[in-house]
Amino acid sequence: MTAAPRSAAPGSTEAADLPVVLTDARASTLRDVARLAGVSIKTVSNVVNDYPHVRPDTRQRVMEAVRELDYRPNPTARTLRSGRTGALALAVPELRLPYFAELADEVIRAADRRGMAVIVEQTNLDRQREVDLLTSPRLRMVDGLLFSPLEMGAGDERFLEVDTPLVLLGERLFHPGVDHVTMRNVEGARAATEYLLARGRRRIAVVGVHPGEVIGSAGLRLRGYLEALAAAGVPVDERLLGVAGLWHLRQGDEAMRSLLQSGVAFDGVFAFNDTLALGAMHALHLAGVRVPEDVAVVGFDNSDEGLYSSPSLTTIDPGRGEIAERAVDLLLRRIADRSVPPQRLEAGFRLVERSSA
Amino acid sequence: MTAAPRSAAPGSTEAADLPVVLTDARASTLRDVARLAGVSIKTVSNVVNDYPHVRPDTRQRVMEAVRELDYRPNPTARTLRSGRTGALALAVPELRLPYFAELADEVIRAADRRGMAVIVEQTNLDRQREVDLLTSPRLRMVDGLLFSPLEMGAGDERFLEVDTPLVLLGERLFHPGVDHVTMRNVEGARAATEYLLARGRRRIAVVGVHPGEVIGSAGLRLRGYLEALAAAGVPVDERLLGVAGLWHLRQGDEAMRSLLQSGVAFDGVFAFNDTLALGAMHALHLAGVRVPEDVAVVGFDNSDEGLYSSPSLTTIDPGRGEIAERAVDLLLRRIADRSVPPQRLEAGFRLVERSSA
DNA sequence: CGATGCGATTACAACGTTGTACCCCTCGTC
DNA sequence: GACGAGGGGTACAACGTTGTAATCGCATCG
Repeated sequence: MTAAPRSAAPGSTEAADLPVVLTDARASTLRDVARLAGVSIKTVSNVVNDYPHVRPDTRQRVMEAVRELDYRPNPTARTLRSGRTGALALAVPELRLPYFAELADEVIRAADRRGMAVIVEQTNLDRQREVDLLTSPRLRMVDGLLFSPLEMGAGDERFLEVDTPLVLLGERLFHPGVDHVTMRNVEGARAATEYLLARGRRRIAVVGVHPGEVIGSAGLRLRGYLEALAAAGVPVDERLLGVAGLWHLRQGDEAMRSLLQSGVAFDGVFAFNDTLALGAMHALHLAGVRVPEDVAVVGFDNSDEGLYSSPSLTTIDPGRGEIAERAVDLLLRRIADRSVPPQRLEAGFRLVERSSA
Repeated sequence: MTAAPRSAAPGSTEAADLPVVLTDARASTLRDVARLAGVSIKTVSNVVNDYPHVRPDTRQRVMEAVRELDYRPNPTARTLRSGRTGALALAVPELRLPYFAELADEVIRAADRRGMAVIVEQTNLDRQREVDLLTSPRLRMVDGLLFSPLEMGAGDERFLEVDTPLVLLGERLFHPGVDHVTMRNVEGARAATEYLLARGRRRIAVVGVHPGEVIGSAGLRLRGYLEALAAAGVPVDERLLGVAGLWHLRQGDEAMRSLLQSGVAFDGVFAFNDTLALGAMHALHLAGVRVPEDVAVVGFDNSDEGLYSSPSLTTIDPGRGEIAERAVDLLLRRIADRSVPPQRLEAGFRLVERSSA
């Protein structure tokens, strides 16, 4: 790596010594290959696409030209012809929320296994962005959309009636005409609560309530909780229902602080997701409350963050991998044939026992 | 939502009651608009692209036709003509690693502000996938690549010499001909260590060492640590250097267990990232070691997970937002003009004081 | 031996857009 | 009144690919 003589370019900018030479010769096309191989464009196309009726020696010659020119098909041109882009969009609120990061991780893997790329869109917890996304010109770059709304709600169903193949995720919005993959919120929440009950907890607080919500994860998980209490004959204490609009660490922390300050006694907590649970455990820790001795905590999501928290978090695994896989399959199915009847699928859940309860 | 009479379709599938009618009439094109407005295709194109020399009444008529037919330009066709796709690729190891999730979050925001979509590719901690990605046909769907390699290393530089506009992130790989945005690893690590020293800690363990690595985040952060010790005249104890190949929670936990089992005394820990720090704090917690009383812990990354951990994590903020912003700018600059001299930028860092140290 | 079929290849059009060149018309100028 | 300038509009080609139909030669068949 010899330095260029300084004197050579007195007024030169501070350009790097070894700029990469981009052989900016535009990528080669079927035309170039055809010319080199002495055949028609279409024959090259046929070879490239493994069309069967090509004489072996022709195929040979074409292949050599392809190698020689490092020909790779232009996906944009293919898209224009075929209408298929080979990409999906995944719309989530924010990747910084671990649940959605892990969901995106799984979706990208599943899509990749099927040869599809994934454009990730963030709706930033903004209803208008969610609505706008559904008609965004960006969606034309994509064969279909996996959509996980968080702010749109009942009454917004009409916005889902778009031409883009669409699969819904989550529980904010339902539409009988749209494919949908959900988790078993009620059953999972019930199992979480029953687990606490089985360990002798009777005063079980909840973190993450959205007042008045019936569908939506918050509403459904609350329902599972209430069902479990009812089945066990444990009375509901309204004071134990901790509200948290956003399900971030901060809100878990704040909700738990409120509960502690209110002075209500409780010996268990069911947090509506792991992030809230960790925020709540943080508040408990600061208040000198021991987990699980004084208060047992169960979360929901089985996200990685709970694996090595202190203590590690007992939680409900909602089958995120299965959700991603099924959702991608449903979407590809619909892309292939828009007339198939819409399906609704529920992933299986299981309780993950760790140390917090 | 009334149920369809069961008897109507005896052998019917379980189709939903209200399938959405997709008006599958293909999206309208310039041609359709032109026909309706009674002008040529090109005139419509001119109107849509705000070409100045169009008579007001013509523009008027065209606009009405555009509205009437809900015309939206086909981005694929535009891409084919212009060579620009309006999308970037971001390649990271795994989104489930909080650092990369948050980086992706910021990159997507920055790109969105500039009207660009982002395709996220995961390289899954696999060197071959990293190498392959650089020549993947998928990159043709995209105007440029933000690449954050983790497994490629010294000697792999030649793979970076690709035609796709490229901006490197991170410290695994350097190439004078390629734009690059890094964080101040050495300085940040040094600041973290100095902070512990300033609080009276003298036996400072480290978690996350990659033996033999010189460049790369692990090597650089180790260097910062060593520099701080040297400056303070504190001797280095090899037994305090905790190895961790992957920087996941589990490895932080395991490295800390080893340290504890080895019996070496220490009163401080500098973990090379927040995830390792949390894993390590988990092990300390299980071992009954108090943080920060017995052992003070500092992480690196300022990722959200440390905000509400127990205790909350003191860490180095490496300027992730700035990195994302600058990286997108650099990439767009290079897309616009491939001949600009390559730049290397370093984001600013700062220490975030919380409760773990 | 002509008809038929099929393998191999090709020309052409089309996907939807935009750059280029060109035409027509009006207006102002000499 | 001829001319140039330029506004307003159009036709055509091209981006790179693939489906369709057509062509050609050769082998098989009745």
